[in-house]
Amino acid sequence: MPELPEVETVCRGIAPFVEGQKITRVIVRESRLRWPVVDNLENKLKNLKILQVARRGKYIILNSQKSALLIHLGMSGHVRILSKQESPKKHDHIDICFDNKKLLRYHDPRRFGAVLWQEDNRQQHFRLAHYGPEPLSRDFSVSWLHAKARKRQCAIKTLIMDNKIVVGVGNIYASEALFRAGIKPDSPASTLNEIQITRLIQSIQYTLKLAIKRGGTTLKDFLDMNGNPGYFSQSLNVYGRVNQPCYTCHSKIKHYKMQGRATYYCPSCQKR
DNA sequence: AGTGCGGCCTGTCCGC
DNA sequence: TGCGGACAGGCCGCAC
Repeated sequence: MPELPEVETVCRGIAPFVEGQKITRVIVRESRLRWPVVDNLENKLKNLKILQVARRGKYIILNSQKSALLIHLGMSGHVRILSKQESPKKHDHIDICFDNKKLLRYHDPRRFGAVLWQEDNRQQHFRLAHYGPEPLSRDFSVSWLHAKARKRQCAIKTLIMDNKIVVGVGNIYASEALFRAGIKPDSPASTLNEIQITRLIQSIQYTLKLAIKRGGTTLKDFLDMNGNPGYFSQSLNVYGRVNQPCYTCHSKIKHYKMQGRATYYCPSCQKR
């Protein structure tokens, strides 16, 4: 399940192979993704040169001079760079071929992901219009988060997973960051004081940066573009560790469902 | 406007 | 061994 660190890992991995390359061919085998792939994607992309690979939240953005292609990996998606034409396997939905003979292959069994065409990249895609700050940017500040949190009654975990508040914090890293900050996942957002908000921001940033350094988290199906797993799963403190001892205090890690999402926490390290 | 929940998907796992 | 059902969860879109 790719979250921001996984997507960042993928962006860094594919950039050397696609930046500066011209698209020669596009094959769409399955256009029924989260949103239908735009008609005639091949004609739109053909002969475009990819100038830059960027990321916004969990979207990979391939920018050409005037337009952009946005790729979201959903839950189960990945992209890989292939050197030669390998026969496509099940769920290999889209190929983008470049003039350096490399091929970017989009694979997504659950089809929760998306490939979006943006004609004019001077403004952001409408799907990103409501996006809040990047968690690793200065815009994700104590004053921003505190101002948002004090008006909201929802659980703090729900708040930090809201893309309008901050992008790219998914279920795994939300649990991990709250553990690190010593904050209970179900604390009402409005009850957090400035010290806790500060600690939470630091924890989110620390957790995401460490995960990027480790090449992302591999639980079931995340592989980087070389097909290698990430190693952050070895650094998880609470996620998936139900009934196992907390590394800090040895209490049993607990979990429950919060709005349909598995939520893990340490009952003694996360008091308020 | 905030909140909560259903739906989209398929692979995997569990119990019968 | 087969089969149904639960689960995984990002994110939208709807209802209240």
